[in-house]
Amino acid sequence: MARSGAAVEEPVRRRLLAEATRLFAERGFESTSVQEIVAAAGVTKGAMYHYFGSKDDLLHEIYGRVLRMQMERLTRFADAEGPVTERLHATAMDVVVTTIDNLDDSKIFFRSMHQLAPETYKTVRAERRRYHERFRDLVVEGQQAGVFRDDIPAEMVVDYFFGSVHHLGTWYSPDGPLTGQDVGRHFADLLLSSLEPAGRPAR
Amino acid sequence: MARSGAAVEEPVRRRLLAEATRLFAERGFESTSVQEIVAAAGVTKGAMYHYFGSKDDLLHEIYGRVLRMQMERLTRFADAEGPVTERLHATAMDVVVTTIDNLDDSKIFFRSMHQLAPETYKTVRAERRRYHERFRDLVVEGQQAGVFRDDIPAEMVVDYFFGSVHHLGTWYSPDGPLTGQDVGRHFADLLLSSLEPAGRPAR
DNA sequence: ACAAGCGTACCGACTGGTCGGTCCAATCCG
DNA sequence: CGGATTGGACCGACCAGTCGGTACGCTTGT
Repeated sequence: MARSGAAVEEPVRRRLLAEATRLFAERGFESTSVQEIVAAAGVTKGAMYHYFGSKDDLLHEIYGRVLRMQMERLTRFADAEGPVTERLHATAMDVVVTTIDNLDDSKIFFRSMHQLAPETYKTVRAERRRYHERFRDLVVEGQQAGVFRDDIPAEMVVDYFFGSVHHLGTWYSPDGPLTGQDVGRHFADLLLSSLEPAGRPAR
Repeated sequence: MARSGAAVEEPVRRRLLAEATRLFAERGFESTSVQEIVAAAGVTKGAMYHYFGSKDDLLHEIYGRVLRMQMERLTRFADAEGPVTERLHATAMDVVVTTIDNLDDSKIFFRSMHQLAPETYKTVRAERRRYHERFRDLVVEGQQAGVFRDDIPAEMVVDYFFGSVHHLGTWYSPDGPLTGQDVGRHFADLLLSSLEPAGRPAR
């Protein structure tokens, strides 16, 4: 009974992470107290500080989980077979769909990133940077192949697109008429469309 | 002498607003204490609570200033003369340039908006909404005139574009090689390009 | 017996906000 | 004219409450 009881009950650590994610997304990192988190998870502070070194550490783990997942998916889509236009379209769409599926994570990401301790902050930024670079390589590949316009720096196209993605959390609602697939398709279409060469007469 | 002396010295109220803007952008609203703000402005808490009702009120005033300015500029550009493509391009470019000119305001906006008191929050959201609607009308106008693709909801195009604009604060640096005009031109080009009709074959 | 897992009680630092009081320029009164 | 009075701008000490974090003891499985 003891074993099965422990197995049936969700591990405390997991509940803490889940509730913290929910609360951070809802009220922000600084406005959420450790008390609130442990109360929501049905434990006490002793339990939390048993599993996590600090409140900061809790946030850091959330970031790590998100970053690992996104990087894994991006790599899979970017390294697939097919023409670069199709790969970029599929990648962009997946980024949007995944972001919408984990909207709480997204809200935390762009709202609370600067609350991390300087050391942790740099680590997260660096990993985020590698992610953007992998995405940028796709754009560069298309530019060199001549299928994307190259009069706009690929770096800026990436910042342009991910700005839109990061801000999904501020306006998208699962209760609305649009599914994640809808938004993903439209966003990917807009991205691909804006990259078409010779769109406007060169000045 | 009394008059000129008072005129030479920067008004306390203005200094408080300026320093608060700087600090909120740097560390976030919740992580900035009233003590830090008044210390940076060279006054005491008594002075701050003489001019502002609360810390929240201080943030609210910052929002009000930004919203008023942006709305005024948008209206001016959108109501100008000329074809809708040129008006949208000029408007989009101005939004970017203005955002970069006041990058601190932008950082505060999307990071700390949810820290406002519920009442104030709704007011700001409503005003922000009117702003987006005015911008959306431009897109709709172009769609009805047949110069923009209409297979993507105008609403979403606006969210797409302003996502990019709001996120300028996370990556743009005035010390970098790009001027606000550079970024503005590229962003506006990307927007107009993505709106060109018959971009991809309709499925 | 002994560690792992967690609860209880508590600490010190700091927070937003308050309040009595001070300074000084402008106004009023005689 | 000049002394008294007023009132806004601001100071600085001080709340009560909250925060993240810690010390320590009790259970429970092995």
